[in-house]
Amino acid sequence: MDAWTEVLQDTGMDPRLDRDTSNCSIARTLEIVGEKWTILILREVWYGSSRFSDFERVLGCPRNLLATRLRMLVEEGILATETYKEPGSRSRPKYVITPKGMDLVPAVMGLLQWGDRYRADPEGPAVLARHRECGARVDVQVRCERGHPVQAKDIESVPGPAFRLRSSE
Amino acid sequence: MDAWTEVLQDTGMDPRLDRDTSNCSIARTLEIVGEKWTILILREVWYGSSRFSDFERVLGCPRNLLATRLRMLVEEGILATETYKEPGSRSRPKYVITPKGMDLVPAVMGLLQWGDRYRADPEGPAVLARHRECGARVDVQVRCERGHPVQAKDIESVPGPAFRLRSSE
DNA sequence: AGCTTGAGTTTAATTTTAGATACTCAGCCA
DNA sequence: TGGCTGAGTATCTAAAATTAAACTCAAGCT
Repeated sequence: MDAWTEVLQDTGMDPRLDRDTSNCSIARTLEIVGEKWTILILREVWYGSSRFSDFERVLGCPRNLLATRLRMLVEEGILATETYKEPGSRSRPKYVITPKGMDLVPAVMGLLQWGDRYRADPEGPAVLARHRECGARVDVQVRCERGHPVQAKDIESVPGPAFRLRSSE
Repeated sequence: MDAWTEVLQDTGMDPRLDRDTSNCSIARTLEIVGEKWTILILREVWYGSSRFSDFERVLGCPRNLLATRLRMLVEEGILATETYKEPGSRSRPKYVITPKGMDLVPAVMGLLQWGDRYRADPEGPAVLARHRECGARVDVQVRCERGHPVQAKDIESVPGPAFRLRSSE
C-alpha cells in the first residue's frame, strides 16, 4: 500500500483522482508567473533591464500589458520599485528584483535548460549562464536533503500536511 | 566592459536591449508548456495518472482542451501513448512520460518549491516530493559545472553562440 | 440487435488577451 | 510659457482561448 492509499482506506474514493487540487503549489505559482509576458519580464530583469522603456524596447510588449504585469509583480513582492535620476531629467521609477523574485530563478533556469537542450538553434543557446566566481556554466539539479543527486524517476510524491479530498457535494 | 558590451563595440546599439529575443530558450519552452493545462497534465502524470478519464476527473479540464493538449505533448515527444486493457473492455490508449518529459522535472519542481515557500496553506504543502531510496525531501538547486552551489545573485548571463541582434529594417 | 463505456470530436457561445492608437501628466529646460 | 521625455492610462477592435453541451465511434457484453 502506497502513501496515497494509506490516507484513505475506507472510502471508495481514489486519493490521487479525488483530491482537492486547489491548494497545489504548482498551480498557485502559475497563477502569478503563468501569464504571457510575466516570465519574459523577469528574464529581462535578470539580464539587466530595469526601466519601463527597456522592457518595452526589448520585449515589444504593448505598454498597457507591460504596466499591468509590472504592477502585479510589485504587488506580489517579486519586483520592487526604486527611483533613478538621469542628469537633467526628473526622478523616475525603476524595477529591481527582490529576494522573493530571486527565488524564482531555479524554476526559470529549469525552463531555460530544457529549451537549451531540446529547442536551441544549431549553433547553441542565445544566452549562457555562468557562475560569476569561477566562470563555469550553471545548471539546475534535483537533490535530496542529504545532498544526493536525484533522478526524476527516483522522486516519489506523497500527500503532505495540507492534503485533502475534493468535497463531493 | 562586460561580456555584452564586448560583442558590439562600434554600433550604437545596446546588445541587451536590441538583441533578437526570438531564439530565447525560455520563450521556446514556454511555447510548449506555457499553455494553461499543460503543466497540470504533466503534474498528474507524475502523480500517477495515465488515462484520459483520469485527467478529466482530477483536473476538471474540458475534454476538447485535454485532447488537444495531450496530442501536442505526444507530438512534442514529452508523452507517449501505450495501450492498456481492462478485463472485459477493449484496448484503450494511455499516456506515459518519456525521458524528454522527465527532463522538465527540474523546471516544474522549481515552480512547486516556490509555491511551497510563498503560497502554501498554513499547514504546509499539499504534496511532498521525497527521494525514493532515502525518504528525504528533494529540492532543486542551482549548481555550477564544478558542483558548487550557486546563489541566484552569483549567476552571470552572457551572450551565447546563437546571440544575435534584432535586424533593424 | 441493442446497450454501455472510454475516448474522443464538433459546435457554438462566452470570456480573456492581445495589440494599436491616442491621450495624460509631471517635472526639467530653454 | 511652451516643448520635451519617460512612464504610464484609456479606449477600442480583433484574435484567441475557454467552456459547456451535444454528438460520434468502436469494441465488448447481454
